[in-house]
Amino acid sequence: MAAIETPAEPLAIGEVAERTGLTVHALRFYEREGLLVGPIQRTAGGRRRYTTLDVDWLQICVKLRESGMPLADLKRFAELVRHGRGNEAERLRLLDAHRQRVDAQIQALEECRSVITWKVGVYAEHLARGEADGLWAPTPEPRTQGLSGGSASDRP
Amino acid sequence: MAAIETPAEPLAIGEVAERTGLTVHALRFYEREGLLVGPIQRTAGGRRRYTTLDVDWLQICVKLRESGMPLADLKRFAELVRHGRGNEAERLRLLDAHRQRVDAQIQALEECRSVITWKVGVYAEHLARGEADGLWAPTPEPRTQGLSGGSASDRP
DNA sequence: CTACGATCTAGAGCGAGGTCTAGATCAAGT
DNA sequence: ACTTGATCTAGACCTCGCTCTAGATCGTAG
Repeated sequence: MAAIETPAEPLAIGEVAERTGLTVHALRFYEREGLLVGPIQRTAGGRRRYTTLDVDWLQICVKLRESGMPLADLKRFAELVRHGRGNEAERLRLLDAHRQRVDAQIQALEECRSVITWKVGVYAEHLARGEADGLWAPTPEPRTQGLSGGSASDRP
Repeated sequence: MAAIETPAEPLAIGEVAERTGLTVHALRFYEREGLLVGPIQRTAGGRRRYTTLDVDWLQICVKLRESGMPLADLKRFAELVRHGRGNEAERLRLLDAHRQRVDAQIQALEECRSVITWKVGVYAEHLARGEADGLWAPTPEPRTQGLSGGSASDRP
């Protein structure tokens, strides 16, 4: 139990692609863009060898990207981590700001969801009753602007 | 109270931009792309006049876009509505499919959120204790791959 | 040795979703 | 009439985030 340093065995780019869900192209792209923390090791022949720590970081990247963090922020974060000790406060700020954005996003999505659900309900009801007129009619009389002959308040 | 047909007074594009949050450019773009249900009325001079129903539809569009519906789907939906009665089942399907995507998205975001929250917690703790080493250290010894001398399991 | 598949680099290309420009026209205030 | 600001059209342009060549090289199985 002396040193747990060795990250199992290093992985080739294809294997990393499989376990992160990124394409090999994206992996190389991320690297070029400086989104990775450390330089990726290479074999004598020049092939990339990813350690499990590299993969861990990539998995975080995937999560952050999924939740809408722009590559620029991801890059900034990677830079902070790469630079090492002393900037943890900034890392914290970055992550926390992102978390707030995620919260806002969840809120917004939930609102959308309820709007949609309500609308689905409206359609379902009309379908069930076999009558589906008066729902967002295609403005049959452009000149008078009279819409579908119904109250125009709740049709969207 | 005979007919509530008249949608108050028609709005100019700038006013619609204000109340939908879209730019005037985007509004014209949406129109060109066929994302609107009816043709927008024009003044004698050729300026667009939006009815409140147009604005309602645009607000729905905004919600659907916010929740990630691609323009292509929005267009399809607009086409269905424009075409009128008889395709309500398809509209329902479209909306419902989208709602499912939104649900999945919320799920994913919540997962991301918890990952981030946990990570924020880790940083906060380290900051509080004034010691911030061993967190995603910048792989100081590329040759041995020894990382920061800590257990490599929970540092991301 | 020979194949064959996985990787390599540099750089071009792409789709989505707008955004902006140019130059003209409209409408309202003074 | 003149000025000012909002709108008009057509079309070029932009950012983001990959994705895909092309042509060479590596490495392993037969």
